[in-house]
Amino acid sequence: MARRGGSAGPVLLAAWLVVLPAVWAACSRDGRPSLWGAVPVFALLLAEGAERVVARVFFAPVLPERLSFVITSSVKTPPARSLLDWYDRHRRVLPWRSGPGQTADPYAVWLSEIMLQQTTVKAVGPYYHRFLEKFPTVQALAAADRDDVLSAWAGLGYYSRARNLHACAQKVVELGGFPNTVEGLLTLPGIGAYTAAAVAAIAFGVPVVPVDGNVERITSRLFAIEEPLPASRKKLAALASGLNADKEAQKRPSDFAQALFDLGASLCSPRSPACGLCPWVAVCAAHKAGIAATLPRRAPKAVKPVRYGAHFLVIDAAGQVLLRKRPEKGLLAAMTELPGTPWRTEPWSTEEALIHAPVQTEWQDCGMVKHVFTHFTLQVTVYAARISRFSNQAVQEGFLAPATGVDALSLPSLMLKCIKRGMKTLAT
DNA sequence: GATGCGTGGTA
DNA sequence: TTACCAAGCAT
Repeated sequence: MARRGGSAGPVLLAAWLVVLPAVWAACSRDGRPSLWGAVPVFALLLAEGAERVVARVFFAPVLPERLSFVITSSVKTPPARSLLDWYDRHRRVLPWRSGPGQTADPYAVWLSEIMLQQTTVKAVGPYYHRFLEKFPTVQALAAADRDDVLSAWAGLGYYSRARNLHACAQKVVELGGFPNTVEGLLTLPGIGAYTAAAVAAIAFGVPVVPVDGNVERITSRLFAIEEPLPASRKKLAALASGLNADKEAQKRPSDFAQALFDLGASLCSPRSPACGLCPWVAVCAAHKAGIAATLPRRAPKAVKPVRYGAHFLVIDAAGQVLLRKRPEKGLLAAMTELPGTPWRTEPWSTEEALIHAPVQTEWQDCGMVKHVFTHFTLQVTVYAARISRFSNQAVQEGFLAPATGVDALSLPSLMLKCIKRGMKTLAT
């Protein structure tokens, strides 16, 4: 437990384990435990927040569910009413969010949740509208060609989401609709613990707390958890699951979940939280300790390795470029790319790279394009050339597309950068 | 539990 | 420029 003083938590907890039974016994008649003896015990539990936090953090995760509930339900929760009042005044208006009193559309909620995984609200907006227009219902999405779905997703990143989206839509249509429970939602492709809880709460009013990055941050601050992520993830989830314990939250599961998102996005932000405006400032342990802005702590990240590759932009007299499709699995799976070398840790000499060129011609070196993936940085040397026409052999492993239309359509951002670089060189 | 998987915005 | 990181999931 992340208290200043370090080991005080377990010691105090041990003290309570002695004190509580003693109080119970003292308040019971004839030395036998009675219901009345439980009253002062509960009063003590309710009065002392810190020990309940210790109990939740240390014991709740390892106890059977029934016992765990007894402990976690006794943990003092921040007042949902304050948060909901704040939300009613300051809630963001978002395209996928239904107005006050309106019923949420499960399809819209699910689609937005998938798009919002590790992706900012701002980036999602245009894609969300485009998808609703192209695929107005889950039936339309299920019936669409997978490549059309991938196309519509191009540029948004994490492309397995698009493949799972399509597969999930088909499964939902088979089922006759979205499951309305966390367990049911968890069986669908692309839906994990967070998304299942989010859809259940927002679309179906199930009283669960979806634990995303926002909620982890809020929780780590509320309870001043100093243990770094990702090791602290289980503790944070256990603590977060109790945030909606009181009646006010139970009555409005959808609003409560989204209120946490809005709190995390606007006030309880990563770098400089606006604690002065926060509805929970009075119950925030990190604020009390003056460490809110430093939480959650994170384990140091491994350094990103650099990989190298080369890609080729070749245009014929008709203005067509040669493209190909990436393998079904792995990085940028099933997406379109320029022909090129594999990506490896050693730089490619020109002679080496040209072995992988799609045609034999006079190539112009267009310089390097740098692209940062989650776990490595890629340096791509771009080569460009104009030829009169493509041989059948050159087209065999790819396909042709008009250069003018390619620029904005259905390509990963890395490839857009490469094409832009190549075109610039060819134009000079 | 660690790793692989994109992209764009911000300080 | 670098570093961080955003409504995570699958393996």
